[in-house]
Order: sequence, then C-alpha cells, then structure tokens
Amino acid sequence: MSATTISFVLNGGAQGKKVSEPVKQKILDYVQSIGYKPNLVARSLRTGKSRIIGMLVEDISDPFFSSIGRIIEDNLYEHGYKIFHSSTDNNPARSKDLLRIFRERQVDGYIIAPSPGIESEIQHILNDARPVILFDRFFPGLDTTNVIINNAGGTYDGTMHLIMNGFVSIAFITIDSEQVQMMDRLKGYKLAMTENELPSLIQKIKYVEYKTAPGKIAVRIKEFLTSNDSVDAILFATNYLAICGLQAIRELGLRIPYDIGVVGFDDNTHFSLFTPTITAVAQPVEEMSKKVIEQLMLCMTDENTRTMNETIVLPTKLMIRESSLSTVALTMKKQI
Amino acid sequence: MSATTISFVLNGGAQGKKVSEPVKQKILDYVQSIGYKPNLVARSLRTGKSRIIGMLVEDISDPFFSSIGRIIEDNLYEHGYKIFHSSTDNNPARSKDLLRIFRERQVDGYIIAPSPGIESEIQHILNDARPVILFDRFFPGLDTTNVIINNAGGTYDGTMHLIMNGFVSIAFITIDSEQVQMMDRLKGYKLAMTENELPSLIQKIKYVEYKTAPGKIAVRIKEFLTSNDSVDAILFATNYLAICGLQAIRELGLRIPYDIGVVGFDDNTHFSLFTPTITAVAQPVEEMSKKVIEQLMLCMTDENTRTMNETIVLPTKLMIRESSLSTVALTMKKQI
DNA sequence: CTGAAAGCGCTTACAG
DNA sequence: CTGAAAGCGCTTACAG
Repeated sequence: MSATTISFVLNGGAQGKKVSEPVKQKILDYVQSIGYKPNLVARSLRTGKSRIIGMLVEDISDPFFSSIGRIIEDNLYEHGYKIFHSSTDNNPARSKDLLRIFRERQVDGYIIAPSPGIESEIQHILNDARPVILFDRFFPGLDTTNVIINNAGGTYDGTMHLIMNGFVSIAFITIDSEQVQMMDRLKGYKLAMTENELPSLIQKIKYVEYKTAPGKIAVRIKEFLTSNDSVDAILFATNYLAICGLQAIRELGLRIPYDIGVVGFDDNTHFSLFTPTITAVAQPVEEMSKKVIEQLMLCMTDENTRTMNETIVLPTKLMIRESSLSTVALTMKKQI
Repeated sequence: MSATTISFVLNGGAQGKKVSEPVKQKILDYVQSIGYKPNLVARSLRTGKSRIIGMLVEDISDPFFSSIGRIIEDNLYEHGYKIFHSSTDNNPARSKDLLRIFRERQVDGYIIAPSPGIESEIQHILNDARPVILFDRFFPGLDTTNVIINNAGGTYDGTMHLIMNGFVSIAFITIDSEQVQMMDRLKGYKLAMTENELPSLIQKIKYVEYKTAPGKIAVRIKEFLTSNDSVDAILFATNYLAICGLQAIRELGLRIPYDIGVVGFDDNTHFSLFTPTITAVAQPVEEMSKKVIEQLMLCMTDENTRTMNETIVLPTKLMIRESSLSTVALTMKKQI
C-alpha cells in the first residue's frame, strides 16, 4: 500500500481523489491497530501551514488577558488551531524577540496586544501578508485590523457619573504610557471635566514602578492624596491601579465614598464583594475575544482582508456600585 | 558555500568542527544582509526535538494557574523553550485530546495538572520515556515526578487556627472531587476536628455546578447556611468557593467574623482589601513553579530520572487576617 | 577546514 | 483507483 493512498484516506483525499471502500477500511483498521499518530511537524514542513497562532499579551497573569486568552484558546481549538501564548511585559525588545520566535516556528497568524515600539515588526508581518489582528491597543499608522474598546467613552462615562453624584475635585490616576488605549482613557476624563468646567488633576505612575508590588504603588498614591487633600474622588485608569489605590485609601483611613469617591477601569469579580462595593467601567471581554477570532478567521481565509485597515470599537459598560454614589455617602454622613 | 558550513557557523559547529574566521565572518554578514531566519519546523523534523513544552492546567484564567503559567513561561523562555498552554476544565476527554495533539506536535516534555481519568495516557508518556512533571495533583499509582503542596497541612492549620479562636461549629465547603489534592484538604480538616473532638460538617458542591457563575454557587452556600444555622465558621476548600461564599454571606447579611468566621484556601491579592480582611492558606506559587521547571530540566537532561517516582511537597502558609480572629469578633460585639 | 548526500515524515503533482 | 518520486528546510555522518 502506498503512502499516497494512506494519506488520501487519512486526510479525506485531495481534489476529488477517491479511495475504494474496502481499501479505505483496511487502512483505517491498520492505522488503528498500530496506534498511528501523524507527525504534524512533518506535515507543517511540507504544507507550510503550522495551524498554530502566536498570541502576544502584556501579561498572561493579568485577569483581563488571561480571560481573553482562555476564550480565544477555546475558540481556536474549535477551529483546529493551537496557540502560543506569550507575555511581553510591554517590553519592545522582548516583543521583538517573541515575534522572531513566532516567525521561526512558522505560526499561521498573530493576535497581538502590542507593546510600544514594534511598529516596524508589525509592518513586516503585513508586508508578508500574514494574518494579524491587534487588540486592546493598536498603531494608528498601520493598516491592521484592530479590535478595541471605547476607552475615551468609558472614562467619560465614569467621570460624568462621579460629577453627577456631586464630586467636584476628581483626580485621574494613570500610568505614564503613550499607548493609544491610555491616551484615550485620559482624553475621556479630560473631556468630561472640561465640559463641566472642572479642573483636571492627573497623576501618572511610572511604568517601571507600575510593574512592582502593589504596596509600592500604594505608597505613591498615598503621597499624591496627602499632598492633594482637596481631592474628593478618584478615577483609576487600570484594574491594578484601582487595587493599589484601594489599599492606599484603606491605609490612609479614608472612608469610601464619604471621604472619597472611587471608580475603577476594567471590572473584576471581586469589586462587588468589597465594602463598599466598587463602581467600575467593565470591558466586554467575551465580545472582544469573539471579534478577534472572527476577524482572524476572515484574514486566514480571505487574503485581501489582511492589510485592510479596520478598527472595531466595542462599547464599555459602567457597573454602578456603592463607591461612587452620593446617596451612599449621605447615609455614611448621617451615621457619623 | 555549502549548507554544512553555514549550519556549523549558525549553530556553533558540532563536535569540534571548526570553521575558519574569514569564512565565518563572511557567512554571518551574508545571513545578516538577507535577513535569514531559520525554519524551526524543518529543524524539529530533522532533530526530533521541538523545544516546545506542553502544559495542561485546569483553567488558565484561574489566577493560581495563570500566575504559575506566567512564571513557568518566563523560565522556559530563559532555557530556550516555548510553551503550549491549554485548559482542560478537568474534563478527561478534552485532556486526552490535548495530550494527543501535544504528541502529534512532538512536544519535548509535559507539565500537567491532571484531570481525573487520564492515568493510562500519562502512563503512555512514561512508557515512551518522555519527560513529564505533574503538579498541584497527581496519581499515586504512577511513577511520575510530582510537585504539590501540603494540602492536608494547609487545611489542618486553617482549622486549628479557627478552633484556637473559639469557633466550634466549623463547616468545610468543598467540591465533590475525588482528586488527591481535594481529598487531602478534606483530610486535614477532619483531622483537626477529630483531634479536638468536634463534629465535622462537610458540604460538597457538585463540580458541574462549580463551573457555573458565582451567583449560582452562592445560592447553594446560602441554602447550606440557612439549614445549618449553628455553623459559626467556614473553611473554604478553594479560592473560587471562598469568593462565592463571601457573596453568600454578604447576601445573608451575616457579619464576619462576629456571626461567622472565614478562612479561604489559596490566597489572592484582594483578600487583604476586603472588609474585614480575609484569612487564607497561601500556596507557594513561585517555589512551585521553580520546582516544576527544575524537575523538568532534570528529566530533560537525565533520562534515568524520567520514571523515578518522586513527590515534592511544598509547605503552605497561613495568612492570618481579620475574618478568623476572636479579638475582631469581640470588638464587633462591643460595637453592636 | 569544507562539501556532497542522505534522510526526518509528510503531501501532492504526475503517470499509469 | 493506485503508486513512484520529488521536495519542504534543515542537520549530520561521511568522505575528501
């Protein structure tokens, strides 16, 4: 029996080639009996397809990225793909290295939440007409398909919500990142403040510091609050900042929302269990993952879509809880 | 110039083969100029080594597994390995499928937090003398290298701590899993209760239910607490159960630790921000990851260690916070 | 020190 | 309907 026939049987036969039933059955039985497992490495070398997708995120241990990672993994699995998951720590050198490794391993497509400074590497991928989807952030100068959330809308909503609840000295605590998602979050906050003729008060934590223990960042936030004691509410630009900020607020003995109102960006399962519960701008994790897969699969099948510049913007949802409500603050006041 | 010479230059030359400096330099320059990138798929096919490790966990979006995943990814990267990360949902069929895929892709080694029912698949890997490390749980009948924590010790400590703080009707809320890590947690609890002549009270949540939304599990826990109103403390067997349990306790309007003491198993960053702060048995995530890598690398280099039965047991650490302290309960009592 | 050649395990045009 | 043969891009014994 020839390799050709066997290959046709196992792979369902190429272009109308048929194998007779008896032969087919015999091969199937034999394959079963010896427990044959195809060598996918050899197949990849021959076909040029690896059926592996390379995925780059900032940090796979971040709940946002690990939830998305999980959903994408499940979806790709359905499509017969496996995934290489790597964390860049937002470091350009590491990102480049990982992208090189992905390429050397012949991944079929890329899903990337890009670090700064890797525009030209992404451009290389586009030049090779390989499928690539950026998500969470993107480079406005590149013709990629991007799946993001409405960051400015999210912070705008959060800020407006605080304003409507009577807070007037609202600080925005963020990181010193020039990346588009962070810039947009800043924009939304500023817009709401300006529209209401309130002065903006922005505190940026250095990214190197941001990558350290929560305690250290809490120290920075405490310093900020101590030297700006008129602040009556804070909008945190990331989930991690909110956690560190809550620690700072606790250590300073401030009462939420009576002494200080709080809104976080990026919701998490625990915010509804804090006392008081914490208001947050939720990101549509599920929809985002689905859109990423949908767009990637489109690029995989239709070569023309690969360098088509498109940015899909998904809405955020403000999860209103106690930490930002004037009524809750009022009740607390009465109790004191 | 022959492929042999080029290969020697790029891979540092095999077994004492030397390439003259001028030739070497010329090749290096040329390779640089055309931007040559090796095809690692071809190399894998030829050498039989993929430099890929397959990792199977229950759920990569679980903070415990994603933290370990991150550390292991970083460590393997240092060693020149990449990782396939997959979630099994503790489902045997899915686990088997993923293991088959790993094999077809010729992974060099396996890191597995096994689901039930895959003993024979793991045995196959051992028979092939492939490096495999089990962690978090293991199969007592197999000659694998296992890295686990002292589960029984952890729950014993947690239970003893509650008893020493005056709690007498301590319930253990767990899942209906027969896996070794869960059985050991149960054992530690029972031992502490028996030693102190206290009656055990165990509530098992069905695994299918466990995989649903926190709200549904909270309902189960509320039912349990309502029909067992003498319970004065709970030890939760997993992090997720603790979160759901805290929701249940909140919804019932019970005050921690005055009405009910709480200890969780598996610490998380947020427990120190809850009101009151939550006591938990912390797992040594960093050490565990390092041990896994260390043992895997040992198996990779030394074939003899691959089927050596060894179980490395790491200690847990009780993080004592407010939710379990009699002094805190006392203070609350005075305030009421 | 350098090169010609075989072979890893597949797939697939081509011939019969 | 079936088979012989080439080739994917490497590595590595072997010969010179």
